[in-house]
Amino acid sequence: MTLKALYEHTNCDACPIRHRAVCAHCDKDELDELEVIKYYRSFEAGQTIIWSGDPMNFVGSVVSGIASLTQTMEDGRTQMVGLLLPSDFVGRPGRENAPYDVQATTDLVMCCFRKKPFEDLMGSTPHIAHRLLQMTLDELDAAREWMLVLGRKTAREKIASLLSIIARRDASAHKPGAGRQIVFDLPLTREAMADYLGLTLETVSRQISALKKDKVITLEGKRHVTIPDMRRLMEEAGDDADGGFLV
Amino acid sequence: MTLKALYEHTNCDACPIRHRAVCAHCDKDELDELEVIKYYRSFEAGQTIIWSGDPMNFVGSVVSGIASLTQTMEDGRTQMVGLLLPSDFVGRPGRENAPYDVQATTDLVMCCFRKKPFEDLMGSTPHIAHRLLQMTLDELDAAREWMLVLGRKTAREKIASLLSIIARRDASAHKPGAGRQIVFDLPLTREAMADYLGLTLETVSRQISALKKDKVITLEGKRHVTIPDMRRLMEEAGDDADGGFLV
DNA sequence: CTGTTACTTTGACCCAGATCAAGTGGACAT
DNA sequence: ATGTCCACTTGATCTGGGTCAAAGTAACAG
Repeated sequence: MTLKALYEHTNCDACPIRHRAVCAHCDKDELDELEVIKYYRSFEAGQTIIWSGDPMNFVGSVVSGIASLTQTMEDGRTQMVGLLLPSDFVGRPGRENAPYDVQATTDLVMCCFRKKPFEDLMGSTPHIAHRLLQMTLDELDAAREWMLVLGRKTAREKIASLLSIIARRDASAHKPGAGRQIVFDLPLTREAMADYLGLTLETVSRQISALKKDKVITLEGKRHVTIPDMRRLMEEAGDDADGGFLV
Repeated sequence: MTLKALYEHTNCDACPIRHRAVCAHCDKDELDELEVIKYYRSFEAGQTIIWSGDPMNFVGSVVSGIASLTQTMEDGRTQMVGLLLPSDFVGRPGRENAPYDVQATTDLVMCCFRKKPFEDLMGSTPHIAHRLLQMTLDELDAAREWMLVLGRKTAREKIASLLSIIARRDASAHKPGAGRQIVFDLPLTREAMADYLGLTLETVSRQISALKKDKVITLEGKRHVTIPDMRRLMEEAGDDADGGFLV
């Protein structure tokens, strides 16, 4: 890790997720309390952070990179059940063992808290408990949105849905101006996309090719995507073309 | 409503969900505070309780009956994204408008709280906020479990999964003894099951017939189900045959 | 520059589940 | 008893996406 990165990742003031993570509403005193139980961990792309069923001795926030929650059946079928972006929370206070595999999809930095003292803190600092409730409710909404995608959308709509989610996140992160072309790199392999969407990787590949042929997206290489017309993409996703990328 | 029912439904001491709902951890004083903002409402099977997008002026608990959360696309495709059983919580503190349709699947009684004062109470009584966080985390787990069903299971496995969920709930409600035959009435129409499972109602019907032919279940009439061997059903659902109906 | 590895694309074929269509059976009203 | 719902079943056919197989591409190591 570079010195700059090290600095950024040990100082809450400079923390890129300071205003969005569990600690968002904490005041200075509360941050100081968190400070003593906090530590950083880095993971490489592909690494498994937690195995399903393992005891968890920490909870924490994704600082940078992307992690995924995955469920696996005995015969090997897998379904991704969550995509964790920077500021998302990992772990469940009040539960001993992990219910899913957690994997680093890209290189990843996490801000971890020792679990037991964090649970104690939750009781005494309502700011943390309240923020965690908010975040959990948001995740529940996202999960339910995803149930519609999994249960009722076609393969093409599924791909368009995933692209528009990634595009929207990127739009809000980079440039809040509307009407602008959106450009990003796919943070997922075709296989990971398939696991998220309940498809096979071949179908993912075919549908991406089809969207490219139909000029809904432009591809440079295999990962670099340009969305010339966000409205068009949202139509392909089967979403209302209005409520959109300015939210 | 009968006098007995009326009595049961206006008295927290006799409330059938007293120990499982949002109010589970409340002490006497806190219950008294809830009492002043609480009222009961009944709904008939099929009635829509809240329309997606509507402003919500109450939150509450399902006391008896079953409600469902449903998402609908413009072209009419629908996906059920939640099944609310007695003690489950409806509504989201801190949000103005309903994100989904809420429908009474069976006749239903709800214990409602006026939304604004309930939100205020949440700030002052950590017991409520804490219980709501627990319940939301449980719902998130259930939603993620369901994502695996929607994304990766076959039609037969989906039906078996739904039956085992209903069976398990019923087993825990009625008779905690294991090894016993499980008998229950399906609270959902074939169409509602299809909406939950991301299938068509024809496929639901065919798979139920197939499970009957294969002696995994017994049917009397169209709704009355007997599970002769719970372990067998769980195998058909693609779940581990162990961790099971004694939980 | 060449082999290896990991990821992706494309083609050919097949099948689970959707779609379209006809019928069954019970409950309730006339 | 007879019509008419409404929930459900069953059959015939079609198709989107899965499966199996082969080949293309980029990055990287030796």
